Amino acid sequence: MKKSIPEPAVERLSKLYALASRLRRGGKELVSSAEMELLTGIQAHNIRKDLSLLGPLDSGKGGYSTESLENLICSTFGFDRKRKICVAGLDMLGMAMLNTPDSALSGFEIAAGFDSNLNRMERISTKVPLYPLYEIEDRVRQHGIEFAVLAVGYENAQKTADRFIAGGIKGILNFSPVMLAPKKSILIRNIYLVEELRLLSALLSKAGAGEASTEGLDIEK
Amino acid sequence: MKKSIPEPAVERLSKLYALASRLRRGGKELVSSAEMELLTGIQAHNIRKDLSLLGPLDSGKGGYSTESLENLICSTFGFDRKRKICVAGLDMLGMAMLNTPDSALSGFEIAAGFDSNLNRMERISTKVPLYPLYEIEDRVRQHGIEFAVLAVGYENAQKTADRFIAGGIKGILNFSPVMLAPKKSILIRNIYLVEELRLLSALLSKAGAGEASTEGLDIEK
DNA sequence: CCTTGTGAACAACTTCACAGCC
DNA sequence: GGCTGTGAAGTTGTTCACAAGG
Repeated sequence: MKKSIPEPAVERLSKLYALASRLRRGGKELVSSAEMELLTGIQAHNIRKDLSLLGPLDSGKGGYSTESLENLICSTFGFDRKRKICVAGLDMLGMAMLNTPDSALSGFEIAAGFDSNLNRMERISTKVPLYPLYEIEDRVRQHGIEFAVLAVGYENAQKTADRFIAGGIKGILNFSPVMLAPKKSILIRNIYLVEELRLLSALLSKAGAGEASTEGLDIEK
Repeated sequence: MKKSIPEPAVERLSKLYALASRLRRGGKELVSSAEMELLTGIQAHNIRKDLSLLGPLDSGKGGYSTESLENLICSTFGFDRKRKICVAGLDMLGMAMLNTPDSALSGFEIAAGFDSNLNRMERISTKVPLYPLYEIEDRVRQHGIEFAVLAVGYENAQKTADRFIAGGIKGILNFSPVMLAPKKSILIRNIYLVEELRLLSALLSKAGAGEASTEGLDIEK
């Protein structure tokens, strides 16, 4: 049934989903692949090819229906299914996640926060239940949490990740400045901020001045 | 002169640089491609191929010299050149960047912070000079800032990005929840947190249970 | 032996070009 | 005429396999 969509296509489609959703909410009913190229940087060729992998959808005269676009991608990837996530490490980066308004988190619900510092946790006012790190394994199971945002410091990163894995987490978004040893059983995305800057440097010095941007964007992502 | 290194290789090498640097500081003098595969998830094949693009380097009996590895990648990409960066948007995410300790920012110096809220800026204690957003263009030039971390809200994102571009910025690391219209003159990397979660969802539902992690990552000791 | 380094074989993804439809 | 959808062609990146060197 599934035609196995290549991973780069998954990334692009995920971006297009966000775009289509925003356009539809903004009242736009139709959008062409060329318009989307302008808005995202993803080439129109590529957009049409990616969409053709998903199956047919409503394309009227002026392009695709934003609504059917949104729906098709949504149902292909199960974005309608709400998933529970949690945040570990409640210093500034973690708190930024914890305070993300629900409206911006569409499709996700923050079900727990974890930190090593019990005093700090008492001072935080939030609707999300907070627990010490050592309860991760139990709490993940208890709440049925699927993804973790890892924003703890250097010292705790690997240990905390191991706790999540032991608890049966399905994916980790890692912001800690530590290379997590890759595991085959779960998905890991690493966002290492300083590395991103270094990558910009590398691209700059490699490419010289006149070079394209590294990525389309989403509204991004 | 440059053999034009493919972009995926640039990403991997950038990661290997961080690894080599850490290993060397930890006292390790030699490292084999197989060891690096374990630590990063990048395949040994691939590591050797990538390194072969850079030119020859000291490889003793037990693998590569961490020092020469670090130096070679460093000089290839100009990581020794210090670059000035700035942060726009000083709510929690921006403050997290602003408070990153210098030691973790090796190679970069935060030369300015920008925010729209003057009251908030007065309450922030930091060694970094802070300015209102409308001074971006001048201040970027004045300080010779090359990269911007964009952490402003939805409303200000595109306008702020345009100011940076007008000021001659070379790259933007965009954390704002807005798809920046891509420009060919500068490098843009977008890190949209919610999109990253959605991508995890998509990969999960596409791949089903037993699938590899999306990326190698680093480790640590 | 263990390593690296690399051309050659392979696979993956992207771009093209054009047929078909609105 | 502008738009989508898609096989076919082309490009890019990855994996293999093995020669060479400590």
